Amino acid sequence: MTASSGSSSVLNAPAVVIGLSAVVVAVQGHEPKVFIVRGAEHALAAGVMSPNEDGDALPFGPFDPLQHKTLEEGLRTWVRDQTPLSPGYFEQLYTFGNRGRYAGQRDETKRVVSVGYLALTHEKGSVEKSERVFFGNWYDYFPWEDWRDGKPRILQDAIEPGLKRWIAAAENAEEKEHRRMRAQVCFGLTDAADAFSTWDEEKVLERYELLYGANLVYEAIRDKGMKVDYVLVPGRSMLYDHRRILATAMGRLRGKLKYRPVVFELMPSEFTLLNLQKTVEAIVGHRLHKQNFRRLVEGSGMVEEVAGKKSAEAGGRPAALFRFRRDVLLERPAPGMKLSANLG
Amino acid sequence: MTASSGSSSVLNAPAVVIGLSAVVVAVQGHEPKVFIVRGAEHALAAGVMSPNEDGDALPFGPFDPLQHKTLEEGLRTWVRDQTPLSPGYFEQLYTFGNRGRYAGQRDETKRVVSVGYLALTHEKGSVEKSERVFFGNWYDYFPWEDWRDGKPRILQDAIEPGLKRWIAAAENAEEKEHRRMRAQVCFGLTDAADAFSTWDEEKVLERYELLYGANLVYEAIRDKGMKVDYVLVPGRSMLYDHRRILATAMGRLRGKLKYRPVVFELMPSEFTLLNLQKTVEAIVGHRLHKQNFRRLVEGSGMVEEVAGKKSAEAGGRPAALFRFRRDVLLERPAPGMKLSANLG
DNA sequence: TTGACTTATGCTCACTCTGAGTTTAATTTG
DNA sequence: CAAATTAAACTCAGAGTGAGCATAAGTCAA
Repeated sequence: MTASSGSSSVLNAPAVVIGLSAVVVAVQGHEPKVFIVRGAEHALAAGVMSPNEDGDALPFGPFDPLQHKTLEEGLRTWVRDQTPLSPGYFEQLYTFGNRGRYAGQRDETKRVVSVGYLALTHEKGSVEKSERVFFGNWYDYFPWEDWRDGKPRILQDAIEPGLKRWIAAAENAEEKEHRRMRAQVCFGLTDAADAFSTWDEEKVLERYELLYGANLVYEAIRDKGMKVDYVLVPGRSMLYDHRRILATAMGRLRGKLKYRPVVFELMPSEFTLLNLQKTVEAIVGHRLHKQNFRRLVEGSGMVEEVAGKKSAEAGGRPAALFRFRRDVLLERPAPGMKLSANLG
Repeated sequence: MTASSGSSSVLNAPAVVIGLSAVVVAVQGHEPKVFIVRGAEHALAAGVMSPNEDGDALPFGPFDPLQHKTLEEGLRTWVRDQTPLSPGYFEQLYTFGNRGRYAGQRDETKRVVSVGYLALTHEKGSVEKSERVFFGNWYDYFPWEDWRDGKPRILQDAIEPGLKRWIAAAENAEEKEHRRMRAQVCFGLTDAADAFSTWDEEKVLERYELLYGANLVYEAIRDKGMKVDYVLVPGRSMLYDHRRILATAMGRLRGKLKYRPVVFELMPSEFTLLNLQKTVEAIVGHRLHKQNFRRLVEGSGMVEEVAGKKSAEAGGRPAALFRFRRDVLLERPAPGMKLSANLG
């Protein structure tokens, strides 16, 4: 322990700008959607982007300590300004402060630290047709995360070869072993067969960061000023570090679903159990066993049946309608839904 | 949705200072400890505290965007400077930006946003005797969180009456109901009997925030500039928002323990199963069933037995020594330990 | 040396939870 | 009406969990 460095005090410390970004999630038509703000106009207004840049971004804006009493209050302001939504659920995700990962920034002397938030809504937003703001499918940005129709092709076709190239390119044996291990943990990539052994659906961020580190996603090329002749993995990129924040949100939501009743924030007030199941499947990215899901949900006391029936859905026996019992929060310490994979 | 407010751009936004604080946890003698830096000297060096203030603080310092490539790098620097430890595990907890909760700050124009980190170590630190820096028992700051010897007296004696006063003092029926509900969710406080029904050991932060909101902890009185003739709940206070950060750390660690093998960061390389159990108990704050704990740990594949035996512990049959199998991280997606309460 | 005491470790047992179905019911569509 | 489709009730075996008993292997004091 050295003496406390009296030299750099809080007050002398170079100031920092805090960027607040929101991953606003909704599930529409059994697909997980995230609210996207596209185009230079928005980013220029915020004064962050150079005029010729363009791309997808999350709703975001700077934290203004004079206006905003808390970070969340600031974030809510930006969401209100930039979306037609008023999400009922907000949760802070993570604070990123990496140098060089906020590309497009004009003034490099002011470092931008970004605080990511997750917001959930069941609103449509009625902005389907706009080019500038819309709900985008989050699997457009992370195609390898959607296992609902089995293992995504992109894994064999692009990711696995890309990672193997990256592993082979390690400078020494130690580094090579380290890369191999990371690829195994994140993507279940094994040496032996060309099979993926395990897949932890919550490791969305870890996987993205690995691809970033291996220069397999556009942002890595962009941030490091490399040429774009690299072979990239398919999947839309985003401005700044927004895809990383989206990855964080996906992982967090997938995890939280299992021990807190957050899915209901994504549901209308009344819903069928199949609806609920499809919503959960959209989020976690794999299919579930229908009968067991039903048993789990009904047995958890999280929902109650409502008298009427529903048929509009599709051909078949009409399903009962359910609603979320808000008072479970009082009864049980940690209501949620334990899920188990049922791939294929 | 209004038009993007072009008026406030990222670059025009008032700058903010980021404070990095570390909750460095160790378990010593079956007690959970947190590294404390006490005294004005330290805080004055950082330029945050007025000269006549004093108290317990976490190791902390400002984030310097010129020196530090990432937030975590900055934090590690401060931990290295202010403690004799080098923790093997770091995890970001939360970013707090509330106005008025960073008391002692001289210059109110520069808002301090604090990013809290959790760090785990098994080092003693050999600073036992110092008055200025030491490991403090975290239950000194949160006496109501230690249920290892049954329900803490402080709940009946101070907290329950305090909360009831707070509920009764609500201005209208709606607010009263809201307060009642929060007290029930956080402390299991029920209307009917004077019994606590449920206790979610992970809700450490929620409980602290409730006590803060009810003006039952010193920091609330301090931050709001109130008189100290309030009846406060026992428990040491901390400088700035550090007790809140500690609460966040406790809750997070208690949760993480159950699904990630983080306990082992707190253990020496070789340990007995009882040692491991006592460490877990210290963290989660309640006792566990010995035989079942052993079955769980041995069956999880997280540990392997080492040849030698150990006896120094106490009178009784010597226990086998175990060590953590680092490679479980490769085999299983989410190794951890599911725990169940066994109070009394 | 023995008996009391202490801690470790092995094992049982009932009960719940979970994964994976089968069967029957209630509709729509061709 | 038959075929297709979705809902919903029920079964069953195996794994996991909570609780406790029994035995093993030491220490300590008389």
